[in-house]
Order: sequence, then structure tokens, then C-alpha cells
Amino acid sequence: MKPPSRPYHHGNLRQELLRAAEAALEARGVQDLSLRELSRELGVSHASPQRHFATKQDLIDALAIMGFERLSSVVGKAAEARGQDFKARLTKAANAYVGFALKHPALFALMFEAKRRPGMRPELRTALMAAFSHVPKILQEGQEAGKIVAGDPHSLALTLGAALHGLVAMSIEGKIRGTSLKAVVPKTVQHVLTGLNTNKT
Amino acid sequence: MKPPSRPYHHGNLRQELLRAAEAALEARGVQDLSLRELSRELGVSHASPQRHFATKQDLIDALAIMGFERLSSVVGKAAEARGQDFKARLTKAANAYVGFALKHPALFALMFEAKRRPGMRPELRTALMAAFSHVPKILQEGQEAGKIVAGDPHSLALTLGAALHGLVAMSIEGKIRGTSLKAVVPKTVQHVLTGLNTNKT
DNA sequence: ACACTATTGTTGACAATGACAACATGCTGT
DNA sequence: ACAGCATGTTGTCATTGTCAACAATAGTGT
Repeated sequence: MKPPSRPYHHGNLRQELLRAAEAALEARGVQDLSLRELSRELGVSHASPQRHFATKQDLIDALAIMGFERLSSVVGKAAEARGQDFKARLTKAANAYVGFALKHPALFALMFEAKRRPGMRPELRTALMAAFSHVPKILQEGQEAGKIVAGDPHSLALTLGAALHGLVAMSIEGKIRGTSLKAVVPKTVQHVLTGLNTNKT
Repeated sequence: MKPPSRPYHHGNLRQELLRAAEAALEARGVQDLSLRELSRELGVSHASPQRHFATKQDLIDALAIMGFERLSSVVGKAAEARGQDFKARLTKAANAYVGFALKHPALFALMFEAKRRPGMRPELRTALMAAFSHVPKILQEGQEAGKIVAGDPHSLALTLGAALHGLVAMSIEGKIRGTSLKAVVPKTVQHVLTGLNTNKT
């Protein structure tokens, strides 16, 4: 009898499903994400994903959590560049955020789609909040250096974070109004820091 | 023989499909949007939508275009409040933008999802650009009054528009960090206008 | 007034999907 | 060695989107 191409127990199917799902997501979008197609790619039966994810939505949620964890790691590394002034680190963190989004556009969109639904998993909220904890710290350091206006650093960070996120959401294929997003990011950081008014009121 | 409950030709099926689709979208999300379900609700056969929308995706694209047209109308009305200074009009336009998004969260998300796909329909791009044409005009008036820094009003508007859009995308059920988005919007407009730096550099 | 065409309905079929149930294999703990 | 659990399997069902062929009627041209 022909030996099976793989032992009966895959051994790492959950991780492989997540990896294959991310690739399929970026290639074809969430609307064409198919559990059966993923199973065929991995050489398992159509019902085996159900042993790791109770529903298709559970797999999608797991992708979102994974995404926020990655984003947090990427932004955290960029934000901790020692020996640079806070503005340089701020711009680096901003570039890291936008860079992640440009590199994983479908995953990025899915991450924020996942947080909109009722019954959001607590791990998702934890991962999201971790991802957004870096910029407030940098602004707080700027306040301590007398360079940033007074106020709750989280509230100030929200303005900048929202502007960056908005840039990503409003861009098309990495460009906004014909300009590469990567070129727009430092300018946006500058605009938000100095303000659009001609004076300080 | 029993008279049919409706003439053979519906007469307004396309508009009714869009209306029903929008309601279903807000109620259940895009992933549970079903052509057959919409057909049942409207009392027509399962294949009749195909006479108006070649594919399900065409219906979704039509929803996005409709959304941008509505958004443009809402923001345009708010932006044209005569007799008020530019900052008040700016805040009104910002409130209108965020208000629309809070009132139609699923449609709003779908609008920006639609623009991300390759082969975006030209009407979608036209409607999107119309929606984003109002804030640059207000900033230009602010520049003429000497209140806004020099520069391309579209580029400056991008920073503010991105911040607003980012707020929406990052909010959860109309709140951000426990605060109602409507309360955050004027603060964000203020932050972007005056800047986060303690001085003008 | 009528014939023809186009529009927009219909029924039926097919392939694909997600989810579920029942069964199969093998790993782990006692 | 065996029971229990984890994680595979096959098979089934209901639903979906899409397509083809046909049906009804609205609109148009003569």
C-alpha cells in the first residue's frame, strides 16, 4: 500500500493555516479567502481547519491579532532608537507604521476591520493597544524636553497616529495624490508638529 | 388564476436593490451581504439582480460610489456656512465627515475598501475626489486671510483629512479611548491647526 | 396598429463554499 | 496497556454566486 505523503497528524497545521491564509489574503483579498482552498494548498482535508479554528471568522480574527503583534514589534523597534532626538524617533516610528501598512495592505485593512465587529476578542484589544503605546512615550519625552505642548500624551499621540492611519487608508497603491506615501509621511509629521496655523493660536 | 402580487417588470429594481443592500450592509456587514437574500426581501427571483449588476462586486462598487456622493454632499453643505470664520467652517466640515462615518459605519468602511482594489471604477475616483475637495478650499481662504501657513492647500488639507479619517478608522463604536468621537473631533482640529510643538518650528 | 427589439423578469442547473456529524488515527498520561 | 483527548478523515447539507435558456412586456420604428 502506498505510504501517505504525510503522517496522519500534520503537527503544525494551525501555524501553517495562518501563514497560508496571510499569503492568500494579500494575493486575493479577504472576500476570496477560502478554508477549502487553504486546505488543498496544505494537503489536508477540507474539515481539518475546524480543529484549529471553530469558524472562518476565528481564523480571520487570529490573523488580525498576529498583525497587531507584528505592527507593535515593528513600531516599537523604530521608536527605541537611542541617541536621536525625539522628532527623529517620531518620524522613524511613523515610517515604520506606514511601511508596515504598505507592505501588508490587506492584512492591515483586516486588522482594523476586525476591531469594528461586536464581541471583539480581548487579545485583539490587547495587541492593538500595545501597538499604539509607543508614540505617546516619545511625545512624553518631548514634553519633558520642553519641545511638545502640555497635555495628555495619549491624546496628542492620537492626533498624529490618526493622521498616519488616515494617510494609509486614503492612499491608493502606496500613493496619495500622485506622491509616494513614504515621501508624504515626514511632511505630515512636520505639519502635525508645527501646525497649520500661521501662529501658535 | 391568482393575480401576481407585482407586475412582471418591477420598474425600480436597481434602486431598491441598492437601498436594501445598504440596509443589509449596516445590519449584518459586507461578509453577510447576499444577493439571494436581497432578492427574497424584494420579492423577485434570485437571478434578477444580475440584470442590473453583472456581479455581486458591481453592486458593492455601486454602493461605494453612492456613499462618496452622499459624503461629498454632506461635507459640502457643512463647509459652505457663510458668515463664519474659516476655523468654525473647518470644524463643521470635520464634524460632518466624522458624523457621516459614525452614522454609516459599514458603508464608510466599504467605500474605502472599494477604492483599494485594482481596476477601480472611474466614477468611484471622481466621487472620492469630489468628497475631498471641500477642505482645501477652506484652508485656501484661511491662507488668504493670513491665518494658515503657506503651501499647497491640498497637501495641508491632506494632513487634517487624514487625521479625521484616522480617528474614524481607529474608533470603536463611536468612541476612542473611552471618549465620544464627536468630542474628540474639535480637539483634533485644534491640535492640527496649532501643532504639537511648543513653538512654531 | 403592429412587428420587432431591447429590457428585465423567470426557472433551472452547476460548482463551490462553510459548517456539522460521525468516524479514524495517534499522542499522552496513568 | 488502555482510556481519553487532540487532531485528522469522509460524507452530507444548505446556501451561495453565476450562468444559460426561456418568458413577459415596454419601448420604438414604420
